[in-house]
Parts: sequence; structure tokens; C-alpha cells
Amino acid sequence: MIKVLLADDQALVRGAFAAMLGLEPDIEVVAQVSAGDEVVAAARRTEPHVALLDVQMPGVDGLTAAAELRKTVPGCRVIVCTTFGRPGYLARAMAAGAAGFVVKDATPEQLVDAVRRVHAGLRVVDPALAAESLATGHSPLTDRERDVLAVARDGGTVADLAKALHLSEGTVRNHLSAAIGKTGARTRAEAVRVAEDSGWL
Amino acid sequence: MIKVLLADDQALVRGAFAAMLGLEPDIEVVAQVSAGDEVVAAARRTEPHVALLDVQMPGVDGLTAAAELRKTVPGCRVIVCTTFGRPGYLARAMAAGAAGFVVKDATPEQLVDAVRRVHAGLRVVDPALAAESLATGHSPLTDRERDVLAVARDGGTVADLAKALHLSEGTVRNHLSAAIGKTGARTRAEAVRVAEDSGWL
DNA sequence: AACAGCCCATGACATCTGTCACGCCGGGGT
DNA sequence: ACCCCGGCGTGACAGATGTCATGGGCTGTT
Repeated sequence: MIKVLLADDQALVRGAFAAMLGLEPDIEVVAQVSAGDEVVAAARRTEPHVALLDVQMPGVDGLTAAAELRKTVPGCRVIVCTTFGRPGYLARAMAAGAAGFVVKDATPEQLVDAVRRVHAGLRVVDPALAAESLATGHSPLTDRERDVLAVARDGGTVADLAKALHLSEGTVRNHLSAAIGKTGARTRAEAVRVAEDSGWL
Repeated sequence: MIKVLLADDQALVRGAFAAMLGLEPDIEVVAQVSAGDEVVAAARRTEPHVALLDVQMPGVDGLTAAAELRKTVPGCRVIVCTTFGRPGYLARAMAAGAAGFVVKDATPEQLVDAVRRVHAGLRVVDPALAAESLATGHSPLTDRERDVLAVARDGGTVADLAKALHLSEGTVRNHLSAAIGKTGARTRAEAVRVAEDSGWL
């Protein structure tokens, strides 16, 4: 029996995944959590073989949860599962020690297959996404530029960003200008979009 | 037996939903589609009692698919299911003749319960979301303002918007200014965010 | 020690953006 | 017939934004 831990903030899809995986004779869902910071505790308690983590979760994000899990419960292998095939997500997931990466566009068979393969010690990655990840490369943004873009996501003025980050307005504009240049965008909003779609935020 | 049609672009959650609903003794999933424009054809073929439609789908959106379905297959009742609890989505779903509205944060029990209630002729709506929908009210935006904001989502300059909509730059700025005022925002990006979160796009 | 890279800041400049006033047109209302 | 509202456009103006040059402080590398 492969013991599986599920982490997804949406109760409906979490329950549905549990029902689907429960249909497999060799798979058993031993824990379900709805937030990233519950993952480690649940894994300690139930000692699953495989953890299926969503990226988007309230509180601690699925990728950092994966990293923590690898440290504290090394026996548990991790599959990261996400709605968006952002290249940066794959890179960060692999850097966090994940053994598998599955997009929610995949078929149910691919998911259970991924669980079995990962449990067997293999790595599972969507080849198309891997190629895109290599093509996109890793983030050209510096830490500060990333911060600025992240805060700029909800569309405030430069003054707002400066206040939020405790910076001078001129500095914010410089960081924004650099980020716009590096992302190949021509507007702040465009830069935010590019960075977000690439998984750089 | 309640015959159910599933429509969701993400194969994984679609399959998982099917597995979950299939566990119920009185529910049978008779069709699964991945796009809005396949809904009507599949419903004609399989004559389901209840259709579970996601809002976000490639091609035809789940809300317009709901409206078409109500027209062409009146015997099939509709539940709209979405990731985001946007007030405007609820309003549009009800306007499209949907009998139920379920957010993906709900529990699995709530979903199967909704299927049964809707099949029994009742209406099912999350009360909290209904309250928020009433509070938000319906879109204050005119058609053109909505169009402009929709195009402005991917962050182009005014010139880009004008070209895309075949309008004068001044007109675009006027519409944007009006939209910003009506949404209570102070930036174009903020206005886009507000309108999007309210389900007005 | 010299160097490169990043962060922070300032000042200046051209351009873009948001706002306002105004006008024209067409389709509903009463 | 009238008025109101929405769409479209122009012109003008203050303020915000993006770009550039420049400089100081800091860290890590060679």
C-alpha cells in the first residue's frame, strides 16, 4: 500500500482527488490538509510515502512546504501539483527536492502513474513543461526587483510601492525600469504579467 | 439514478470529480467534456438531469454554456462550479438560468448535496456569497468601459488599446477615466483588479 | 587591492496617463 | 417633440511614469 498525503486549499478538489486515488487498490490516502503549514505536522503523524502538494495555498506556499518536508521527513517523496504550468514553478519545485511535477491538465491515469513511479524512486516531469522551463531560463530579476513587482501586482502608484517597501520613490522607479527592461515589457503592468506567468514572483 | 454531465477544462479535477460522484449510489456521471462548446452536444446525446459546469473554460465560457444549455435542453438543470467566488459570476449564473452555484472551497458533501437538491428542483446558493453579491451590486460599467478594461488586462499602453479597439486614444482615456472613477480605483491597474475580482469582465 | 554586482538615492527629462470641459451623434424614454 | 444617456471625439493641463546619468555604500570574487 502506498500511503499518500494530500495538500490543497480547495476542499472540493482535495476530496475529489482522495476519492479518485482511493479507487486504486494499491493507494491509500492517509492525510488531507488545506494549508502549507499543516503539511509537516501531518506527515510526521502519518508517515506517508508520497505527498501531493498544490502550489497555491494560503499561508505557506506549496513549494516552500515541499522544501520543509524534504528536510524534516526525508522518507516522504514529494509531487508538486499545480493549475498553472509556470516554468519557474517547475524549477523551484525541483530545487526544493520534489520528485515529481504534475499539471492539473494531466489525465487521472497520469497522476496515479506519477504516484506509483515516484514511490518507486523515479522522477516524473512533464517533458513539454521541462523544455519550456529550460527555454525560459531562471529569473533574470534581482531580489529587489522581484519585491517591487510583487507589490506592484495590486496596482498601486509609485508612492504606494515606496511606502510599502520603505524606499525612495526614485529607487522604486529605477527598480521598475530595470524589471521592465529585463522582462522585455514596455509597461509596469506588462512586466508584472510576464514575471507572474513565468513563475518569478 | 441522477445522470450528471461534467464540464471542466482540467482533466485531473474532472476525473476526480467523476470518481467522487461515482462513489454515490444514486449518482451516475454520463458525460465529461473539457470545453464549453461541447456541452450542448453532449447533453443532447446523454440527456443528463444535472450539468456541473466550470466557469473557466477554453472557447465558450461556462456561463454562456449554461445559458445555451437552458435553451436547447430545458430538462437539464445546471450547477455552476467555480474556483473564484466572484459576486458577478453568481449574478450572471443566475441570469443564465442556473439552479445552483458552488465554490470549489466547499466540501465534497456540499457538492453531492447540491446535485441532489438541484435534481429535486431546489435552488442551491452559498448564502455568504449571495450576500456579497447583493452588497456588490451589479456592474456599474458600461459596455465600452468593460471592453476597455478587458483589453487593458494584459497591460498595454493607451495606444495599444486604441489600436485593438479601433478607437481614438482620447476616447480610450475617457473610458478608462470613467471606469477608474466608477470602480473607486486610483489607477488603471487597480481598476482592472477590482473589476476582475467582482466578476465584471 | 581592484573589480563587479546589487542596493539605494538624487535630479532631470520626455513621455504617458488621468482628468476635465466641451461638442456631436443616435437611440430610447416621458 | 423633448431630454437623457451612452458612445465617440478633440483639446488642454497637472501629475505620474519610464529612462538616463551619476554617485555612494556594501558584499563577494579575482
